[in-house]
Amino acid sequence: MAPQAKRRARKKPASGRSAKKAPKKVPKRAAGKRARNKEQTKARILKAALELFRKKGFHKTTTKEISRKARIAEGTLFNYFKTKEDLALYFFETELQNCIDWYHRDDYIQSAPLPEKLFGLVQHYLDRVEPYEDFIGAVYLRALQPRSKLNPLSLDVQELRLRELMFIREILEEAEDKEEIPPMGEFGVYALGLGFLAVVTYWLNDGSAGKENTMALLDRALTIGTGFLSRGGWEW
Amino acid sequence: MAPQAKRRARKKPASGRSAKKAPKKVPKRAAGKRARNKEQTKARILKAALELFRKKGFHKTTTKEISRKARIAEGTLFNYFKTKEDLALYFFETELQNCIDWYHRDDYIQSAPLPEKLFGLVQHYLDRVEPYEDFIGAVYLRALQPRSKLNPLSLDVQELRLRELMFIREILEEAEDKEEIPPMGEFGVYALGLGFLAVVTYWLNDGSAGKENTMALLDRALTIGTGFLSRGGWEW
DNA sequence: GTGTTAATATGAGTACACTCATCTTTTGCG
DNA sequence: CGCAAAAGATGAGTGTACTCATATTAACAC
Repeated sequence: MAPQAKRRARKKPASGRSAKKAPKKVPKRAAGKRARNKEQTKARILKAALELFRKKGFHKTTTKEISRKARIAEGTLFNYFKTKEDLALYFFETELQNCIDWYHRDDYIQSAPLPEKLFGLVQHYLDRVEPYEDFIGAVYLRALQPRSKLNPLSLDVQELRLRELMFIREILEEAEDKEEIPPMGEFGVYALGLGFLAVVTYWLNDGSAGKENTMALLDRALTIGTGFLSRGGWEW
Repeated sequence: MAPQAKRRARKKPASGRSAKKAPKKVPKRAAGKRARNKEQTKARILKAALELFRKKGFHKTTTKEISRKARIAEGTLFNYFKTKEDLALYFFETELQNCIDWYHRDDYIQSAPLPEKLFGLVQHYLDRVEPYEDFIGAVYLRALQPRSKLNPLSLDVQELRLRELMFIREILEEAEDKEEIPPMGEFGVYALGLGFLAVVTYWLNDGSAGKENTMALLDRALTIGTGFLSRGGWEW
């Protein structure tokens, strides 16, 4: 059924790569030219992708365009990112890490009561992620479905989701230690993660100015939720 | 940029369609041969698709295969379903409707208290939807993301979601009338719909025998939830 | 420098969802 | 019946994410 793959004769690029940089004749320079190039290329890809995603949206942007803009061959893109989706996911990976770092650096937020803490975190996250609003739905929500196919290459939705859950667990454990909430174990992590996702989906569909509806909902949900827990709703 | 579409000369199918059925020479038979054929074709497509999806999964099944198995041309499939995704969605559409009908036909469940009612409904739904477990994640969860592109052809995730929400609203209004819960308005519909989605995602990832973990979670969540509402947790 | 090897880049090729100009069948009308 | 128009079916063609055999280059040994 599948026709045998034919291989074409390599044409010969001649003046192949139009310009790597410049014919810099400094052959044995500083260690790790490879690593440097790689970094630069990855950065170029991300820059190109972000610009195009912002301008035309995720689906309307082709990998060909990204490659062209990043000045690499089409195939090279897939040496850096397994799929187009993974490329998009990279931004959320970055922003989540930023969010975690922000939390760890800010003493005030760390010592705030749980509702304020969560409100602050979500607000910070949504602020940072807002530029990607157009394509967040296309990739991020897949975290919900199980993915049986193993992922030989780095990044993956599941991995991102896992990192997020570990951070949530950290937050919850702190609150449990301070006896703000009863111990809820893994269920608490799952529930809070899902609640967070609910906020994001609401935010995505929120057409109100400045997404104020989302913030109101969040405030309301946190008030209800913590009130519920402190009144012992958990131990039924 | 876009190259002009070139049209090839039609070859001529000669003994074109191998066999429509048999050369039945009953030209002016019962009214609506068109309609009958259409129905049959649609049924054949659905049958073929379901078998293939079950055997090989959603992503590994090609539209070409489905067409071949349904004995239609590739293009014809898209006269019946806008996208491959919509084709898969059709099964959920059917099952949701079945679930709604089941509810309306069963007097016992209609008069049961809210938690039992919800438990029964979810159980019924999951039972019916279980054959599609493999590909439910691939299509159903998209209901969460906003879809700006209008849908000129029938079925769509949003439409399915809407139907679901209207049913939820019906359930909630009944409970409000019976004063089982305080009036929650649109927020209640949204929250319950999200809760339902949470159960489905949990169910998808549930590896326990007979998905018993999901049923336990559901029971627990319903107990907590209704207890919360009846204790007046809602009016904060 | 030259030679060797491992890492990386390349782009023609592939697979597959989906389109559309054209062909075929049904329907309705006389 | 015969004919015209509408509905529907058809499959070559298209766009695009992704693959993979081959080419190029960095790194290291001498």
